[in-house]
Amino acid sequence: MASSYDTSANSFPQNAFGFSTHPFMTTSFSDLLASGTTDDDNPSSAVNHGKRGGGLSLSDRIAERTGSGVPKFKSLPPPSLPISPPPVSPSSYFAIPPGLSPAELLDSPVLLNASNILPSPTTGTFPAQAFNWKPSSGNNQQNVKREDKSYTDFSFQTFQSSTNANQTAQQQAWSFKESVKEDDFSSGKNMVKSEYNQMQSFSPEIANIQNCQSDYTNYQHQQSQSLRVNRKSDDGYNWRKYGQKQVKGSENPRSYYKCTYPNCPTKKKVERSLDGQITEIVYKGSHNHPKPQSTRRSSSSSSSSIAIQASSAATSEIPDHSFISHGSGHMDSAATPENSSISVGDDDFDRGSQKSKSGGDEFDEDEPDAKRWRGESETEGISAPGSRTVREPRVVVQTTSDIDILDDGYRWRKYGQKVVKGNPNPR
DNA sequence: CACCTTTGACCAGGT
DNA sequence: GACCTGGTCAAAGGT
Repeated sequence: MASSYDTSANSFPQNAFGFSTHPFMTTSFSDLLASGTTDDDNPSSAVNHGKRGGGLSLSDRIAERTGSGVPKFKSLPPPSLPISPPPVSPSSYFAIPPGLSPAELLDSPVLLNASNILPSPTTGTFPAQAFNWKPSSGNNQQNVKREDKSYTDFSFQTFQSSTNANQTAQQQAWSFKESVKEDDFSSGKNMVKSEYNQMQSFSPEIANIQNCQSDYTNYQHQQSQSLRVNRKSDDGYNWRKYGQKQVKGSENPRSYYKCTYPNCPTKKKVERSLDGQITEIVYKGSHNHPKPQSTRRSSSSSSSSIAIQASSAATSEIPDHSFISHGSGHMDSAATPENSSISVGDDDFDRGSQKSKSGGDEFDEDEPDAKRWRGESETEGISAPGSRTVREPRVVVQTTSDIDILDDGYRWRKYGQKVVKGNPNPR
């Protein structure tokens, strides 16, 4: 496992971890996010796209529309996440690098509108926390106001955001955990570490981290112990597997789960590699009930996180979104090229209140589109055989909205139209 | 006994 | 309209 992820072996010469390691980082985060429709599966190419024709980035467009710099990301993460927060989070080892602009990240569709005070579906971080959590980053918090975009810094930030999530973000936390629970934690551990090491090789700021390396090792050990005890943990909800399929184009079997809570429409798909590692998780819908307080799966969840999750779920301000987590290690969600697809619900930002009215019950069962969850993840490229190397996790917001998302910075090709039974509107 | 997983069949959307 | 594919169902078996 770890060997397949050898950072020195360049099966992905430029970007085994998305663009976090890309030596030629010349684009802004927003631009990267906006650039990735056609090449979502190709981190390198996504990176290389760079700015498109000098147009506004997605985040810029969002800012224009919403009147704020922060997209109104109405989606919620899967309301529950298996959190076994390490006494020492890996995120605490990393300082926000100088030159990192929080506004840049907040502009990203992967982060929530601060007004929602909801964890990002991708990073799981609360906006305020995402950049202020770090006690040792005081200097950096000042520095982040600079708009000086060091792309080395940016690439570092990519990694950092993922590690933040392990600390504060439920979504990210569960993804991280999900990714490693089936296997030995060593897989995830190694991945985090390998990426960490890789970062060291090019990011000057990483030097600050080195002082914490021993603590980091402790963290890994603690994480390992935690996961051994809580192997079954996932997001704290109870799931029942109702199907498994072999999906074409991927050798990984896909499992289908339903939340066992009565009338809860939430489902998830989990795709695992042959070695048991989770390569993709897709949530469909969201829970219309609080997270079970005491389940065998969430024994180590942090109580504070549970409270947040439960309230989030209970308020039903939950759009019909799903989340995809890719990869099998930690969440590197905020900045991977693949994550650009998160912005799929651009228009939804403006419709958040609308959809919220229908509550969490407005789910796939009632939607003709629900039959397929697809569209959210053209991920064969990632999980395809031969690319089995552990990749950076991916979180994608899936929307089942029928609205056209044409002004989201992506290009869409209509490939068919059909009248669907039970739906007066042609699809 | 309750709950979960497995697995082949079935259904419906997409091409 | 046939075929392919993904998603779901449900019986059987396991824990």
